[in-house]
Amino acid sequence: MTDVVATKNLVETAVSAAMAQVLPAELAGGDPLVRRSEHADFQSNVALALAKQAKRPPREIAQAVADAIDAHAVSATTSGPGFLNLTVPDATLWERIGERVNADRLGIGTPLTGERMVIDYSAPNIAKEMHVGHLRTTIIGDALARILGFLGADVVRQNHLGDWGTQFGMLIQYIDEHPELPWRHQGGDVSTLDALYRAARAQFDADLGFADRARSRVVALQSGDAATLAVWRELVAESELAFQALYDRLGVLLTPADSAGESTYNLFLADVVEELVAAGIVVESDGALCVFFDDITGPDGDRVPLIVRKSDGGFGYAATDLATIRYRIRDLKATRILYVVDARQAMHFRMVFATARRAGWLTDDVHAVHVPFGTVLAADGRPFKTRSGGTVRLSELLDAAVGRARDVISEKAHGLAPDELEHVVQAAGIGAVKYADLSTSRTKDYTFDVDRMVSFTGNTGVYLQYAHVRTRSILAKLPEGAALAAVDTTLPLHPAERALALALDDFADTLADVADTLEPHRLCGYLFALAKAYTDFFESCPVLRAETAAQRGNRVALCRLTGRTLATGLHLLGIEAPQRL
RNA sequence: GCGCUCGUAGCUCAGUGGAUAGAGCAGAGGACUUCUAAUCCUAAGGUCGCAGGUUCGAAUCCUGCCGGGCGCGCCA
Repeated sequence: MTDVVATKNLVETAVSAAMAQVLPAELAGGDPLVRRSEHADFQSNVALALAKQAKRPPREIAQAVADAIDAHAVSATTSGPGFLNLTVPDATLWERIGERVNADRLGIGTPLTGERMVIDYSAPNIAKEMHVGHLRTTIIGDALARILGFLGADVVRQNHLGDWGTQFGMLIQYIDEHPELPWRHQGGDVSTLDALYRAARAQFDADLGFADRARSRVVALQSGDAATLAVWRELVAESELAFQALYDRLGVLLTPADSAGESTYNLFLADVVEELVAAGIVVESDGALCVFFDDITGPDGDRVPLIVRKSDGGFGYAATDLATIRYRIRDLKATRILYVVDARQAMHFRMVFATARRAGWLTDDVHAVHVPFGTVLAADGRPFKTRSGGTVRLSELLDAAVGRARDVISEKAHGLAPDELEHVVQAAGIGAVKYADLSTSRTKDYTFDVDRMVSFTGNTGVYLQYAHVRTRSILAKLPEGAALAAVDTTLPLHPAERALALALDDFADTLADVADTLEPHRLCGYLFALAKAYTDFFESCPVLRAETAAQRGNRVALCRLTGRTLATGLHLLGIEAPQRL
């Protein structure tokens, strides 16, 4: 595997070398501040940034750096108050194309090698259907898992299923009292389980006797009663089938092997609390065992606790989360732990991380990060309800998107066989939903609008899929052997070719940026810009009808590289890139 | 009350120290004997919530306000 050095890095090297010649030693080693520019290929702002420290006018510094730059590598001119406009020779860009098009993995390196990253995402609840509330964590988490893994990290996916809690007493008791109900072996149809849950809930709320029996059943479950546990296991297995069906449909990497639900940590809860007690980290308050934090207070000004053991002796989710983080550090040996969880739980994670730090589990060489995302809102700007009937099921949403995709594609498609058409319809519909979620800033509230989501114009998944298809369709029409031509680095670059080449060169930088910020929408923005650059190229640079064989060969390389970059980028977002559309 | 978060074009959003703040959608006009027009081009559209401050330079950093959302003891 060969990493290809990006043109931007070559420019940075050239500017740094020039800085070393004309600036005092203490300033010469600084960041050359090279950025993409509207006025040239790149620009450097060092002269403006360092003028004060260097006690020289910025224009003078810019001119000195420009004069010192190796003119064979980069041509530099000064502009405005002290900008340095940097342009690379055509041959340099063609060389990059030639290297990348023949490289494994597009010449992208694996800078995260050696890191073990645990990613906690999706976390649906057993015996309930997945709804829009699970959309963002599942899709964002999966994209991050793919991207970090691509960059060389050892990714450990963790699906923290909601597979434990008092609601199972209610559910199991209800099943026990209604043995005739058909909920087993539904083969991934969780709606019967969901109906069961709602029926049990209704009776729990209305029937005091049943509520008492349900509470007894909770005790039986927690104390390991064999018959109760057996039903519980069946419930979990049945739900996991349903989740897997949905993950498969969504193109999400999660499998049962990644499941590590709340119940996984039951055995460790007592030990975790004991350890915290022994360390003097928890104190008793109103009968509960709590951790307090000076900077976290409630409306009355009193400090708010993280309750690790309830006054009734039971363990809550805080204990589970503490046992979980301890396990991920001690046993999974994580160097970075990502919790892709709703932003509303920010304070909870602050407390959990702070506690883990006090306990000595979370050290400076491990990074625990809450990766928050905004609330899912309806088109009217109000949140989706979770408990009263207004919840949209995830499967319904996907059906709607795929249905719309089918309508549009059916009237456009030429010569797609029925099974291929159906595959394309699924890829477009599912991709539309995922792209809509991923392409907006993660931390903001997310307006969920089916019409916008499945609209196939503008900055959408289908636009990118279509751009990819246009690269494939040119390549499919090439005469025999034409795809194998080497890049001729002596040809002049058309402006659209130059813009495309520069965009292609940004891919590695973009991925590193996403790995750093954990914001997949930056990759979406990059791919959209790349697709537009390709479309410009497509409009103004004929490939099959190029003027010479050499020119055609170079443009074929651009098509191939663009196609592979788009397909790779979409794949890293968890979106399919069909060959035809 | 405290904390977190958001406020950018009619709408949905990019843009976290650089040049004239950008896309998409909607609306206006134009381009198909297609390497797939699911596309492209043109024009129009903004007191970057407000006010100070830091800086050669602020949508971006700091402070204070205004407005919205969310969170704050035994649910997860």
